[in-house]
This record gives sequence, structure tokens and C-alpha cells, in this order.
Amino acid sequence: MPAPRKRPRPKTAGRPRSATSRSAILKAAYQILREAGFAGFTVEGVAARAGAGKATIYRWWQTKGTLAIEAFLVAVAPRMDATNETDSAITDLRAQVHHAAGVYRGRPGQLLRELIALGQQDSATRKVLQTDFVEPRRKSALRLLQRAVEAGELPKDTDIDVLADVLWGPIFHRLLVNHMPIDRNFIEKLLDLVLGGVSAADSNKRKIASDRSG
Amino acid sequence: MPAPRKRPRPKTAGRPRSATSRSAILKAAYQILREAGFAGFTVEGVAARAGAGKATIYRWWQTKGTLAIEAFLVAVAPRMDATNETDSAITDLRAQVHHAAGVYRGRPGQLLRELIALGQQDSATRKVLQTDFVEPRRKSALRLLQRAVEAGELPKDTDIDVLADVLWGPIFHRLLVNHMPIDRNFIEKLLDLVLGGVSAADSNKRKIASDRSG
Amino acid sequence: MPAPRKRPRPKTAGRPRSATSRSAILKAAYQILREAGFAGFTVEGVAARAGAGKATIYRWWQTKGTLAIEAFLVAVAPRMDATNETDSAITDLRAQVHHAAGVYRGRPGQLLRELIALGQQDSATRKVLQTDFVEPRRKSALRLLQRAVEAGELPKDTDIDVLADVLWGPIFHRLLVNHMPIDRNFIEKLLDLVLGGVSAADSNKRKIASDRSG
Amino acid sequence: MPAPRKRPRPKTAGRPRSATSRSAILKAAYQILREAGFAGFTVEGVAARAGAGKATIYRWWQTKGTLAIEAFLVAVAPRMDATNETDSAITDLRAQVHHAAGVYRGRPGQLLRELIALGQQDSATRKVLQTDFVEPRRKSALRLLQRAVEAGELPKDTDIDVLADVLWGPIFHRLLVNHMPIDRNFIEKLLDLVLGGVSAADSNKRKIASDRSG
DNA sequence: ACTTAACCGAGACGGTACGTCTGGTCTTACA
DNA sequence: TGTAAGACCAGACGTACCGTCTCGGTTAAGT
Repeated sequence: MPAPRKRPRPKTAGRPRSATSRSAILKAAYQILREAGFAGFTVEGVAARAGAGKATIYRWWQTKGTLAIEAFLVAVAPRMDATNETDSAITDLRAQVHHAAGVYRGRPGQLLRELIALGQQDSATRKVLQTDFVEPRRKSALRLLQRAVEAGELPKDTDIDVLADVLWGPIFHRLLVNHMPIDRNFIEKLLDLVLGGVSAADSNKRKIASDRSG
Repeated sequence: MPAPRKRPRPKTAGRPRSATSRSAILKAAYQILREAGFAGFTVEGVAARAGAGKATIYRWWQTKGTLAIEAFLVAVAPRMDATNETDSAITDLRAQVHHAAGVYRGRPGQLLRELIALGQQDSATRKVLQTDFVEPRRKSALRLLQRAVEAGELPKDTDIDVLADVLWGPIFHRLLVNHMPIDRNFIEKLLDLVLGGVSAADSNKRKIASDRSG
Repeated sequence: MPAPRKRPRPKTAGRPRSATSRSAILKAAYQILREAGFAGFTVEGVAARAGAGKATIYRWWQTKGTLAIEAFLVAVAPRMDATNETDSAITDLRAQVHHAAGVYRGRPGQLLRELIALGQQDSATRKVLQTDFVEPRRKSALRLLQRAVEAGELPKDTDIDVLADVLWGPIFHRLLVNHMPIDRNFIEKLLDLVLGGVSAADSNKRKIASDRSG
Repeated sequence: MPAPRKRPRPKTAGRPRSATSRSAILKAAYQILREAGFAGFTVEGVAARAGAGKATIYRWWQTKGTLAIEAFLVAVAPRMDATNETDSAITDLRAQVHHAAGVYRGRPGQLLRELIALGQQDSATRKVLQTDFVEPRRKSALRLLQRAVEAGELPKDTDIDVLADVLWGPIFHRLLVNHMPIDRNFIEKLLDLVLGGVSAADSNKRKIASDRSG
């Protein structure tokens, strides 16, 4: 059983997919998202700005939600991941959280809120969001946590699935419920509370280090 | 020269708002939400089922989002709060979290996901959600945490704002991102990790106690 | 058979109808008709401008159409009839036609068009229009024609019902179909053709006389 | 610097207008008009019966009035014109008037009344009615009258514009004001009065002839 | 003076239809 | 076959009025 909506690209078909068109569509989609949010995001608007036909869009994206997510990820994902590695997995983890929080504070965070919201109503969108955004990031986080456990920076019996949620959950909570800001101070206290509670590391040292990049 | 046709009208002129109509609308709204989710929730549908005019709905609710939220809260809020109090604030807190998690696992949780999603796109909706749902629950949680701090069950320097997010954030995270279930085991581990990490209480005893109410 | 539960109250019990309110409503109604035509004529608008309640309007007028007609007639009818009588019925008739045409050329004519239009769709309105506008004017015209017949100004076997339509029909035709103007020249030729064709009077003399009042 | 993404598109781009849809809409519109009159004529009803979208209707017809008129004309116009030609223009004219009166007496006449009424309130509708209904019929009548003048059946100095109104006006008058029926007798007398008054033909002969087709 | 019935303004009510908008599909001609 | 253009169906949107109904309150006529 082949994947259902995987585009069948035999070597000798008719006219090949236009890369120009695809990137024009994604670019236009992201511009509209940035300018008007998902509220002002219409397929017709994207088609018009990209100089594309609506049918072309629907040929390659299932729904407008999946288009929005792909446009968002193509534009934002590159600057979402911090990849500096040190000897300490915990240090890397803290850097990763701080970096992500910084991104979420800005325009991309607002868009992400809307896209997660979108995922609640439409299953195709939810799936794409899950596959292309959530899973890679979660796996990356779990890998770091696993490294920390193996290095003895976290207790051997740590449930990293739960710990990952305890780390990221509060940030998404503030992002989506919007009751308090995701400021640097919050992240710092969160990290101290969660990682400080399970690791024996000195919180002060870290605080000084992280302040340099704020 | 006084105005010619100015009689001193009473402040409460005109036919008063119909309570019957209001409750019929809220009831119909909740029924539709429960049956079809927010995707199938239309003002026209609510009006038709309630035997009300659309104008009546728009007269009293700014947007369909605010109607949805009010309908949800009126129907669901009563069974959302566990109010059993014991001597231990921490015990009460654990009970509260378990109870809420139980509610979120079911239909109300799915609806809540959609309503939070809704709040991302429309500011009127966001405001109502904030005022009528988020704040009361948060205040209740903060009160319990404060009690725990004052009773010495939590360290004196605990930042309860952060701790509240660390407790509830992971649950909302799983609710909204939907990557893993909010099962009893998760809640247990979450509580142990968060409260166990800051309090010295014995986790095993609590586990046995809370299982009786599951 | 008297009703058993009805107490023998006098027919004229309760507060009498407010003349102030009635005239305020009619005045407001005509103002709106004049300013915006029947297209912009709403009962709510009339009520608001008159400082009256909608219920008061509907208590005294069956539909908004009947209100519009009454408002129009109260304001316009007085200046619609020319009552100068001479020895010649034909001369009076010509004067009457010229006068009415003059009124129809102006704003009242436009309103009349809309009110006749209104009468096509609603039977209550049609009836009021028939009774209060059409019949009196038709009777007046028939009386003049009858006088002319009796005076020998028209042939004894003239069918005055048909002749009345032949006289007034062309004017209403131009009023409602609007293909050509109801100008003085048209009326003159119409009168000459219709009355000149059946009477032996000299058309030239009349033309000179009527030009003085154009 | 030329526009980068401007390809020379053909003038006839896009899917062409669907003839199927157009005729389904017109058919549905006429059915509704016939069954319920203009009072029961709604764009939503037409769309539903035609299996069309409301937007499609509004794309091609400015207002519901113009749709109603076009539907009426498409269905009714063919049977409105009598085209039997004889040697005598007057005879043809009398036949034409009788034929039209016959049509006006029936359902089409009732609809026409409503459509003319409609034209009083909306200028777009008035224009369509003027262009597609009034003008062709008027031109046809004027042509006949002109023929009669040239053939000597009417005086050389006849003002055919006025005569046309004198002929048709009384019919429209009775149609729209509805004070008396447009029966065969009325038409006969009208013709005798108007044409008999200006031509020298024998009225009795014509009466006998026309009675055969009543 | 008291009762009572009908009046009054205000404005909410159930409805109906409006004209607009957008999602997702379909149909052309061209490349 | 892919593409741009744009027409298509479907159906919810929020608005505008309709004519009815309920309020609190007023005003004569009849007692």
C-alpha cells in the first residue's frame, strides 16, 4: 500500500511540476500570514499574489491549513533550531529552550499559535503539523534528554517523555493561553525549577552565562 | 426654549431581555458543540434549534466564538471544579489536577481544545475565554499553591506563577499538541516530578490514595 | 346573546387615540418618502423620526404600504385637484388634465409611480390606493365627461368609461413606463386627439388659451 | 525593468460561462414567478431550484429584478407578438392590440404588472425593462402606425408618438390601476374611438371580423 | 377619587431574505 | 500533463426590516 497523497512522479510524465510556481505560492503564503495572520489568509489571496491558479494550489496541498503550515515551516524552521553543541547536554538543552522561547516571543510565535489552533479543527492540518513540526522538535529534545540521562546529568530513572512535557508544556501554555508573557525571567525560573529539581547543577552559574545572549 | 417632544422616559424602556430565549440559545449551542464540535457550530444552526432569530443572538453575543464559550462554560464549568478540602494543600492540589485531567480526557476536553484554538483568531473570543475560564481557574490554583507555601509544604521562595504553569502547562500541552495522552499515569508522574521535586512528601502513599477516585 | 364574562363596558373606554402622534407619524412618513422614496421608507425609520413606537403605527395602519399612501395623500391630494369651473365641461376637463399632468411631472408624480407599483404586490395597499386615490379622481373625471355629454359637447353615445381611460391612460402610461416625458406639448396633442376627435370644437383657440398658463 | 511574471495571457482566459447553468436559472426563475409571483420570488429560491449558487446569479444579473425580467421575457416574449400581416396596416394594428390584450388578461399580464412595478423602484431593473421589453414593442407599434400614415389610412399630420400612447396607454392604465377589466369589449371600443376617430373606416365590419377570433 | 381599558414609546423577539465571501472543484486555452 | 484564469456549487456570514410582543407608564371616561 503506497502512501495516499504522495505525488506520483514517474520519470517520464508530461509537464513536470513547476518549481517556480511552488516557491511563488509558498512565498506569497508566508507574506500573507506575516501581514494579516491566518485570519486574513485565503487561498484566493495566495493564488492572486503568487500569480497562480487555485487549482494548482489544491493539486499540491490538501487544504489551506496544510499550505499555511508548510509556508510557515519553510520560512521559519531554519531559524528555530539552535544547534550549538557543548559537552553538557543540559547546557545544550537550556540553550535550546531559550532560543525557542525567543522565537516564540515574536511574530513566528503568534503564527505558531494560530497554526496550532488550526490543527484543532482539521485533521489533515493536524497531521501535517504533527509530522513536520512537532515530531522533529520533540525527537530533538528527547535526544538531548536521553544524552543527559546517559551522561549522569539526570537521574537514571527519569521519564524523559514526561520531562519533555514539563519543560515545553509551560511555554506552550503561556503561548496559547496568553495569560502571562514568555519572558527571559520565566524561562530561567522554569529551567531552574525543572532541571534544577532533578539535577544538582548550580543555577547561578548558568544564569550568568545565559544573560550574555539575552 | 425646552425641547418640545421630550417626555421623561424611564431608564429601563422597552421590552426586557427574554431569559427563556437566552437559555434556549445557550442550551442549543452546547448541544451542537457536543454533537458536531466547533466545526459544525453555526449561528444559523443555533438559532434554528433554539427557535430564535439570528439577530437575537447577535444582539447579545459579539461573535459566535463568545457564544460558544459561554455555552460551553455554562454547561461544563460546574463539573470542572473539585472542591474537596483536606488539611493538606498539596493533597487538594493533586486532587484538583487529577479531577481536571479527567475532565479534559473526555468530550469537554475536546471542546476546550477547539475553544482555545478559537481564542487565537478572534480577540473578543480570547478576552471572554480569558476572563471567564482561564482567570478563575488560575486564581484557584494559585490560592492552593499559596496555601501550600504558607503551610510549609512548598519552599518559602517558590514562584507560584511559574509553578502553576509547570503544573498545568504539560496538561494543556498534551491537550493541544495531542502527541501523547493525558492518562492517569502521566498525571501521577507529572505531580511527582513537579511537587515531589520541591516537597519531601512520599509519592507512593498519594498514589494509592488517588487511585481510589479514578 | 351577550358574552357572560364581558362586563358591560362602554364602547369608548380607555385612552383615546392621540392626534399628535398620528400627525407626527404622517408628517415623518411623508418627509421620508420625499427624501428617499419608497425604497428608503421603513416603518422603523418613520417611528424613529416621529418619536413613535412601531406598535402605534401598526395599530392604525395595516401595512407600511397603507401608511405610505395615506401620508402621500394627506400631503399631496390638496394640491392635486383644480376646481375652477366654467360654462364648458370640456374646458374644465382640459384644465383638470393639464393641472394633474403638471403635478405628475414633479416629485409627487415620482412618488405616485412608486405607490402604484406598491399596489401591485400587496392587496391591502391596492385597496387603499383604489379607494382613496383612484376612485375619487375617476368619479370626478366621469362627472365632467357626463356633463359634457349632457351639454352636447360630446356625442350622446359616448362611452365615458372608455373615454376616461383614453384620456388618463396615456398619461399614466408615460408616468409608469417612462419612455417619454409628460410635457405640455404631449398633453395638448393628447387632448386635441381625444376630445378634438369626438367634439367639433376648434382646437387652435384652446391651444392659445392654455399656453398662457404653461 | 519589465514586470517579471507577466506572461501574455489570452483575452478569453478561465472557464467560460456555463450555458447549462444560465438556462437552469432562467427556467427556475420563471417557474417561481409563475407559481408565486414576484412576491414569492427570492434569489435564494431560484438558486436552490436551479441547483446553482447565489454567487453565480449575482455574477450575471445585477439585481433580482433584472433576473426576473429576463426570465419573464425569455419565457413570455415569444408568444406576445402577433405577426400576421395583411394589406391594411390598421387591420394589423387592431390584431396586434387584440392579441396583446389577450396576453395581458392572463398570467403574463399579472407578472408584467409586477415587473413594471419593480421598475419603479430600481433603476437597473427599469433600464432592462425599458431596453428589452418596452422599446422593441413600441418600435413595432410605431412602424405599423407609420405604415398606416404612409398608406393614407391615417392623416398625414398624425403624431404617431402620441397616438401610440393613446392606443396602448389605456390598456396599461387598466392593467396597472386595475379599476376595470381589459375585456374584449373595451378593446373594441378603444380601437373604434382612437382609430375610428381619425380614420374613415367602417367600425361595424371590423367588429364582426374580430369577434371570430375572440 | 378610583377603576379600568386603551393608549403611548421603547425596544426585544422570531423570521426571512439580502448580498458577500470563501472553500474546494471543474473547465477552458495555452505551453 | 501542468498551468493561469476564472466560473461553478455550497452554504455560513452578519445586516436590515418585517410585523408582533412585552415592558413601564399615561390618559380619559365611567363609577
